[in-house]
Amino acid sequence: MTTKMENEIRLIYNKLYNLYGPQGWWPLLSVDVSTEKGVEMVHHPLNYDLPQTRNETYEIILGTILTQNTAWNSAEIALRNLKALKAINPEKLLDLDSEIFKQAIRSAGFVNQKSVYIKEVTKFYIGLDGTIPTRKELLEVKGVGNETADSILLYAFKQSEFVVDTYTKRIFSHIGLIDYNDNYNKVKNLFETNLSQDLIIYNEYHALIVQHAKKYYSRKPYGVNDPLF
DNA sequence: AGCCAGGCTACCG
DNA sequence: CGGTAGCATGGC
Repeated sequence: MTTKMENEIRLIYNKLYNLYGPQGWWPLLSVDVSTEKGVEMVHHPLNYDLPQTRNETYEIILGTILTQNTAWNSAEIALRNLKALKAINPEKLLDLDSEIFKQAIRSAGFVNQKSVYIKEVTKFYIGLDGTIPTRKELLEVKGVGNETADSILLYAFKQSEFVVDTYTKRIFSHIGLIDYNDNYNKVKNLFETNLSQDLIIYNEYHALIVQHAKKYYSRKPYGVNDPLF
C-alpha cells in the first residue's frame, strides 16, 4: 500500500538525488585525500562503511556539536585544529589544557557552551565502552538535543534515525507537507513512516536537504526558483 | 554593515 | 507545557 504522502516524500528524495548525487556524509578528516587541485576531500561519496574506528566515530560526534548553529566550514577549521593537537581521540581531548582546547574550537563559535558540551559528550562516549547508545541516553547529555542525537545515531553509529534540521523544516513547510512550527518528533516521524527504514536513504536524504537548502533556502524569501516544483 | 550559519539550554508566561 | 532570548565567531 503506497500512500500519497509516501509518494511525495520519496519523489522529492529521488529528485534531490538526481540533482546533486551521493553526498558522502558525514564528512571525515580521517579519510582526507588531497586531490590534484590540492583541494582536500572530506566527503566520501558512495562509501557507506564509515566510520571504521573509535576515533572516526568520535570525530563525527565532535562535528555534530561543533556545527550546531554554525557553518560547517567553521566547524571543520576547529576539527583541523584539534587534529593538529592530536586530540581527535576522547582521552587526549580531555587531557588538553583548557585554554588551548577553547582556542582550538573558537572558530566554531559559542566556545563557552561548546567546550562544556564537548567534554560532556566525550565522557559519555568513553563510558559507552564500545556499545551503541540509545536516543534517550544521548538526550540526557548536556548539549545533545534532538538533531544532534539523531545525527550521532545515524552518522556515527549507523542507526536508522532520520535527522531533522531547520533546513528540513524550511523546505517541507514551503512545499506544504508540514507546518514550520511542527515539533521535532512530528517531522521526524513523517519521514520515518513514509520511507523504508534504509540507512543509505536516511543518510543521503538529510545530506541532500542541507545541500539543496544552502542553495535555495538560506536567505529570505525562501524557496525562490526552487527547481523541485 | 548586517544577516546568516547543518541548535541547545534555561527561563519565561 | 510551548515559545524564545542568549550564546561567539567567521563568511559573504
